[in-house]
Parts: sequence; structure tokens; C-alpha cells
Amino acid sequence: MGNNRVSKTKNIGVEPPSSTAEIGELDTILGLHIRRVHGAVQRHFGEHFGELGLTQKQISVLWLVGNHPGIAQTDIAQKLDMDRATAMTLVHALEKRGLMCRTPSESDRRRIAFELTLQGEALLAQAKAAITEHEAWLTGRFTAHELKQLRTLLARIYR
Amino acid sequence: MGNNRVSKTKNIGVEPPSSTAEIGELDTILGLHIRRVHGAVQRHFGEHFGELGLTQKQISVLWLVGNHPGIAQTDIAQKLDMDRATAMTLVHALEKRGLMCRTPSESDRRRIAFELTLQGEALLAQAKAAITEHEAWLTGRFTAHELKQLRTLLARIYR
DNA sequence: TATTGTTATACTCTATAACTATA
DNA sequence: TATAGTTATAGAGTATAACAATA
Repeated sequence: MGNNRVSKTKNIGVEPPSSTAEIGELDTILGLHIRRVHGAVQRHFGEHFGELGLTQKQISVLWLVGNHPGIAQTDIAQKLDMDRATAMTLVHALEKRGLMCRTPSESDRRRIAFELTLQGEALLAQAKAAITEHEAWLTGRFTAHELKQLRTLLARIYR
Repeated sequence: MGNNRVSKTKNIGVEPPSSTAEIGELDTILGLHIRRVHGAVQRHFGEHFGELGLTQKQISVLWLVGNHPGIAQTDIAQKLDMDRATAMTLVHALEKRGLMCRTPSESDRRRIAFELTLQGEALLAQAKAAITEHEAWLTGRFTAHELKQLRTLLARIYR
């Protein structure tokens, strides 16, 4: 098994590290561009703001809860394009760290209202500073006009 | 613990599902746009082409190896912006499924040359068709000019 | 010393399915 | 029946650290 090779013996070990980017047809694929960009952004944030102890995803949850005290898990999931169970994981971790707390709703006892704790507010403030810096790195390469274009074009993909 | 709430009792359970998108300042963050777009693309591919049994990442590895028979893991990693260990995981899984095979290089015995198997070639052909369809869904919402703009702007982030 | 492949390990994000309580 | 939260489970992707073989 594993021996039904398709092109017998060409270029064995002769692949020159091929300078930089030249992936052939692959280069045409917009989806690949998007994944690479996503990866680059993710990587930059982790490398520069990892000490914060929060991922971008976690920050967006804290941010959202900070803007909407009393919000429920379902709404968090819906607003950030997540599954209910995925939101649970996020929320639970943040709760366990004492950054958010819960109060059962009285009008609808199925729902649970979430708010930031004082600690959560404090860390969110730091996180916002980090995000601001990170955004400067990300957006600094564009003019205001290009930035507007980019936002408009990207928004058309998921809205 | 968990009782040091910050805003005593406002909006408990009164959060109206808030129609659609309105995340406040969060909406300004380009990084968030990128993550949402990435998620949407990922989701669409999985939902429509999951039966193929290949992820977009796996396809890009097969595609790359197909274009560069004899390529080594390090080069795959470098060309697709991955860690060596991450590439290992990908490559190993594809190998185990009989889609790629290896031949130790003779000129440099540290390197291993990878090629697609016949099975790999066949599946890649199917995958390319899927990607083409997926790309049509993705790019169909843009004019040719917008598409060029978008590609140019995105490329500026990781190049 | 540097590079290639490897293994072990770990964490984040994601989702599905099934369950409980409530509406 | 439908919704909110929960739990168990799984898989993809990512990375770090340490090791062996080779250059």
C-alpha cells in the first residue's frame, strides 16, 4: 500500500525552496486568501498579546456582554455567529475565571442574564487597549478609503 | 464568589433579541469582520461539501503537492503558513488515507519527497470541482473589479 | 550548529446529539 | 412543541518542546 505513485521519479528532492509565494492555480482561490489572512491576524494577536490571557474570541464575548448587560447565551451565540454549545464553552470559561456572572431571569426562567464582574470590566479595559493596538497594526497598511472598501466588501460575505 | 456584579439590576432578561447586527463599537473592529468571514466561508464549505471527506486545508495540501510533486513537508508548511508540526498532522492524515505517498530523497537524506497517489489525484479532481462551486458561491456577490480589489487588499495583510 | 522529520502534548474553536427544565 | 441551558463527545487546526538523524 502507498506505492501506487502517480509520477514515477521526477523532482525527487529537487524542489528548490521556491523563494516566496507561487502556488499556481491555488493562488486564485479567494477562500484560501481569507484563510491565510485569518491565520496571520490570529497569529499576530497571539504573539503580541498572549500574555493578556484572552483570545480575540473571548474578548468579543466580554465586549458584547459589557455592551449588553443582561444578555443571554442564545443571544451571544446569535450575535457572534456561534452554535449554542460553542457559546457555552466560551461563557463557562469566562465565568470560571470570575470575569462574568449570571443571574437567572425572573420573567422567563429558562434564560440566564449575564453581566461582567468588576474583574471582568477591568480585564476588558486592558483587552480593548490590546485590540486597539492590534487593529492599528492591521489597519495601518490601508488608507481610510481602502479600509472602508475592505469593510464593505467583507461585510457582503456574511450579511 | 462571582457576586461582585458591576451593574446591579438593569435589563435582566429584557434584552430584546435585537433584530440583527448591531454590536456597538465591536462592529468597528476589522479583525472581527475577518473572523466572521472566515467562519462563514468555513461553515458553507462544510455544509455543502462535507460528504467529500476533505477540509479546505487538506485540499490545499493535496493541491500543492499535486502542483509540486517531490515537495517536502517543510516547504508545504512554509507555503501554506503553517508550523512544521502542524503540517505533519495534515500530511500524516492524508498519507494514512492513501492519498499521498513518500519517497526519501537521495540527495539530502533528511528530506522526504511527497507525491499524490492515483487515489489522491482522483479525489483532488473531485475536490477541485467542489472548490470551484464553493468559490462561485463566494465570489458571485462581487463584480470582477470588486473581486480584484478584495484580493489586492487581503493580500496586503499577509504578504 | 542548523535543518528535517518526528512524537508528545495541549489548547481553542467548532459542532452534533441527547438530556432537563421551562414556556 | 419549541426554546434555553447543559453535558458529553469529537474533530480540525494550531502551536511548543524535545528528540534523532542528517547536513
